[in-house]
Amino acid sequence: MELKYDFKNIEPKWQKKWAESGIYEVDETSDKEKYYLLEMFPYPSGKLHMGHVRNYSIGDVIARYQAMQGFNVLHPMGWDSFGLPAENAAIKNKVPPADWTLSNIDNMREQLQTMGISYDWTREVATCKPDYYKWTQWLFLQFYKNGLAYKKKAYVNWCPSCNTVLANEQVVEGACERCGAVVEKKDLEQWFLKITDYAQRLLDDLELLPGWPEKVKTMQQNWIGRSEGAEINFTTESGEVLPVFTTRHDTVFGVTYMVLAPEHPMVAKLVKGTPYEAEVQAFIKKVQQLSNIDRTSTELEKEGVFIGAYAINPLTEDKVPIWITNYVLMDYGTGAVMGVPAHDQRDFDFVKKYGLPVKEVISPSQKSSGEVLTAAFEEPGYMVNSGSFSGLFSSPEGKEKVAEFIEAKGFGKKVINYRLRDWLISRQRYWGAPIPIIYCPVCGQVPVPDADLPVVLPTDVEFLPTGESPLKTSPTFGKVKCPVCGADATRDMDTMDTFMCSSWYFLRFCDAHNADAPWSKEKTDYWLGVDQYIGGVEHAILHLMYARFFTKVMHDLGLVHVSEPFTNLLTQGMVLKEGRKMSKSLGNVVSPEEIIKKYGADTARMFILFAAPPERDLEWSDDSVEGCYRFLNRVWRIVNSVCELSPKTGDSMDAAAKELHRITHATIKKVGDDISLRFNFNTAISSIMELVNAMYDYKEKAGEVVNTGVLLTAAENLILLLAPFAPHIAEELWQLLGKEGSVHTMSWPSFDEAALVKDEVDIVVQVNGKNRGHVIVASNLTAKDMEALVLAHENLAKWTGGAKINKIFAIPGRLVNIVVAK
RNA sequence: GCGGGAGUGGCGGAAUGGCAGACGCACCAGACUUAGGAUCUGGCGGGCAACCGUGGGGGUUCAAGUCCCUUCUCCCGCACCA
Repeated sequence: MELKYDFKNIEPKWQKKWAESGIYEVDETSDKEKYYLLEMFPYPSGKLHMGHVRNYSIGDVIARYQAMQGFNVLHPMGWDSFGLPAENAAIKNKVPPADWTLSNIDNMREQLQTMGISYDWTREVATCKPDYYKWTQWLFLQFYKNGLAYKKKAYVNWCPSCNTVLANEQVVEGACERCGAVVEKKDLEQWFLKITDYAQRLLDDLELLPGWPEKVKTMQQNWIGRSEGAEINFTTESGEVLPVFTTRHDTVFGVTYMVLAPEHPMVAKLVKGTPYEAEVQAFIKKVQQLSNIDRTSTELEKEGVFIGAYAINPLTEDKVPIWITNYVLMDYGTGAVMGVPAHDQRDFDFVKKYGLPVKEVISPSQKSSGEVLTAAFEEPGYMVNSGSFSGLFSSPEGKEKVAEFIEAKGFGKKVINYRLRDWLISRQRYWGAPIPIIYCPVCGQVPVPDADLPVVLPTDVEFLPTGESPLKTSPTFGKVKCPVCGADATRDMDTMDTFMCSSWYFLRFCDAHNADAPWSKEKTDYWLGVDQYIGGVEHAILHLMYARFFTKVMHDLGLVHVSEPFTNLLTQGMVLKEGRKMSKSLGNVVSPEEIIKKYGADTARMFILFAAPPERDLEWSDDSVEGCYRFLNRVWRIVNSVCELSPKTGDSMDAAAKELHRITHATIKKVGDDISLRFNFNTAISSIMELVNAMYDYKEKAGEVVNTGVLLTAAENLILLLAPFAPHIAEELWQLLGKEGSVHTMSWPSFDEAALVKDEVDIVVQVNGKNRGHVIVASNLTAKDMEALVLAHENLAKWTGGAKINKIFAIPGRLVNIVVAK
């Protein structure tokens, strides 16, 4: 008999059985050690794409492998379900965002279930449901009550297409990360979370994460952008203080002008009523008309105007002109910069254009050459023309001395500046968690009392593309009594950035249905941290930094015991077709649904794991999918043919049987190592393929005298090794072999060291590093024995051509290299 | 410009300093077949060969895809950050 590999029946059958028996459901009472495996939860767009398939296939291999290793594996799934697409769909199709989202979730859950992933579905969460966002609001209030959430008016990034403000992290090259529209600046009053309070810890604690890719840690480092320097207080003639931030305080004696950002509040003050006012305002207007992209482009020609005022350098008491330029940014440092053309190329270019003086204060030699500089000298060197500091080496000694001097004289202070800004979380949109703040004419800002949470999204709203939050169209939502004094009050009409929701979902999974708290400490104590987190590298900064920030705040509030959420991080590469990211506009999208329909989930999973190591980009190949399908068919046939054999006693262990036995054990070792040490699923699958090839070979060769015991053992281990990759076929074949229980509750097989040893090995003979021949020797031969054997070999003269042997190297089990005179 | 990663057959990709190209795809030949886009067997870097081959050039070593120096190309992230 040769029954067909009928994945269409097998896969749904086992999915149903697993769900009924609840084999993937876990709790905290197990005496096994815990293992928390998490894949980044998806936005429910409605359709699974190949990136999801890859993410969840990788996760499932690890989850199933760790379970077979004896861990109590938490492997949950949920939905990052607030966000703009739902609202845009509402505007377009007049469907309420909730309906659209919930039906998408149902669709995607169904698709996900056809993949046969070992999720504990009892823990499913959706961030858009009141029982979840109640706690997002509650957490916001914890930030608020601890001084970590505040409202301020600021120039913020505004996306004119999404009609909302954006966090700095959501602006990519001056454009909206989501829709690509050019971001504008708007002066608005918005809520911020004080992530800058945690800048140093977010930076330092990267060292606690050896299990994270260097690349991600570097990206976060760059984003935090720590730089050590000094703030030096220049003063205007009228006595106003103008602090500048610099990392080159060793060059403070070389300041020949000062620059302010056009938006700097002092600018208007200084030019008011002066003859410069009109020209300055015209320049400011010109700069502000530039888009963010142009504004921050390095291509932009440096321009500026003198504003008619002067600043006094506290160290030299020199009076230097104050300019405004298009290359100084208001939101970094103090928005004011000292101009040192001799030692900063930008400043140098600027003064060349406007004819300002250059003063050399750092020189490669002890004395200033006196020559005219043709470019800025930016390296460290000896301080010259620098008063009592002249002669010192600029860095670190000179810097340190200048800083001490400045602090002693009260001219300024050492400071550490970060590029990281506070996190703007207000969004002028409907489909998010409402910000639980009430504005009372008497009491001012009042947090919504815990008992009144959640602040539920109203449904009596209109979705019009007006640019106003739809919440404002609700006749009921905004009207509220002040919880303190009872006066008529209004609600905050904004919702929270959806990254707030995804910053704590991994905590909720530990205790998904807790109605009294976001989670119980006992449960997070048991499950945290996440032992392995898996997702796309596109979240390297945004989500991963926010989640780290949240965890640290929760830690400081005593709500969780860990200070880092994700112990190990695996960032998977993209799925490409024809070398490019799959996208609708390129028309190169391969639908997981169709692949699963045509070949089954096991084939889809095998292909996506086999085609490339997880961190690398993966090129989709229909042919290669076919190859994986063929492989599973081969597995199906060989196990079917083997299970018909009945084990006999007294089978002889001949060389062929011994070899299959050895390969079986070598494969157990290799697959285990590849999964656990390296995440090299592609090579793990290769070696499983080799085992299958070896089984066919053996059956072919052995014919009638087949050793059924060895063959059955090979088949049994084959299924165990295949189980994390192709769980349905493994389960079916496990049953076919007559085994009790689910293969997914079995222990990972162990290998016998002794079985790995070959009796004889084929070693290569090299002469001066070039291959000359082969010898079959006993595998336990020492280097010395090997040398002797080769030197006495009948082919020796043929190999060496009779040349004089100078030296000989032998590597046991591998090769012998004879070094001869040339 | 700064930071990170990668360059290996026709393709995806393998190789603790020790036989480069495992495994798979594609391709070629054969077998079985009424037929095969099923399955099985064999072949498959280049060259007639000696030999030559891991982006290029140097080096270390008995031995280099792997280590060191240098250079080129591509991808990703950040980018007037003072």
